[in-house]
Amino acid sequence: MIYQINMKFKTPTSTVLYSIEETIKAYRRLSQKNISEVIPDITVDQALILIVINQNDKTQSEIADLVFKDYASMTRIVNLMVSKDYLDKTVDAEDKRKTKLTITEKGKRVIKKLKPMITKNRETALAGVSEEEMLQLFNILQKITKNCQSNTH
Amino acid sequence: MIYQINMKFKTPTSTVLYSIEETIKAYRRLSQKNISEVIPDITVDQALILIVINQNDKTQSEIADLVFKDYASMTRIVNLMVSKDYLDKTVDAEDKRKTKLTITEKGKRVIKKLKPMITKNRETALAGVSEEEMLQLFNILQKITKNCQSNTH
DNA sequence: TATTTTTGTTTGATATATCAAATAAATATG
DNA sequence: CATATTTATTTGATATATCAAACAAAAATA
Repeated sequence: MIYQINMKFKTPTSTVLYSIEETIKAYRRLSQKNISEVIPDITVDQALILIVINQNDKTQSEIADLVFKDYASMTRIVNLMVSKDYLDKTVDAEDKRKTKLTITEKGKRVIKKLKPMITKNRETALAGVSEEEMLQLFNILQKITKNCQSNTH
Repeated sequence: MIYQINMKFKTPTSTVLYSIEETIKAYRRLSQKNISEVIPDITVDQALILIVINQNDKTQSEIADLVFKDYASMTRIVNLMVSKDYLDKTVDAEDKRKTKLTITEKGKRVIKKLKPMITKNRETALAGVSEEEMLQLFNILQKITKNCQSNTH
């Protein structure tokens, strides 16, 4: 497909935003396939959340913000991960509204297995993309994100 | 957030792929909000599919490929759109396996109302992004997409 | 202190994503 | 021609997305 610059009416499928969707779906498909080879019963989202919790001592909603999850989604994903014995969920003693999330022993073993695969997925996806290109990509994406956010409310 | 180049272990949240997720979610949120103002009972995906069907005389799966939808998802989305009287669904006379999708009169009126809003959403999202940047973005994204696809196969 | 507001999380309802399995029609093959 | 294979779509099961409403605990206010 060719990116069209000079069109009076840009069709949905000729827009960069369409390309962004395409890319993220391709990447998620690759990730899920490779993650399933290592740990069959975990999803891409669960894997990401597991690693982010491991690196950040934060409440459930703070983790949700980090991984761009809705709080309702987060509740459900966390409950699934608790039932699979990847996470422990307890109420915060200081503030009983808050939820403490900790990684179980099983969760820690899973993280060890996952990390190399996640690194590999990134390397696969970004093969041949220079540091300069990544920086360009990052900056343009941030610009678009800010445009959207400042107009969403 | 700052994009980190020189880290031995890149955390999930410091990767461009994370930025891509962030951007697409912000854009979808903006789109849904503005589309709902014009047509309250339509989703971003349904709006996209309506317009793509309008511009392409193709079967259900071909449309699904165009909008990156799984065939199973497509079946369900189309059924919802039929029940809302946006689409008519009939079996192809030549090949009874295939599905013909046509826009209803209501669907056509909805498209007319949607188009300006969709154009506006794109303009909002891409404000201040030069043609050169869009081309860069497009090319980098295509590279990543191909990397992922050739490894998912 | 009693009441109101805010904060963190959950639940319900509906839409979409994904994989596997099922179906029916069309095509290929022996 | 009968059977096997392929193609287009559907269905089932489970995960996630999103909005609105509910809830309980904490904080602010009268």
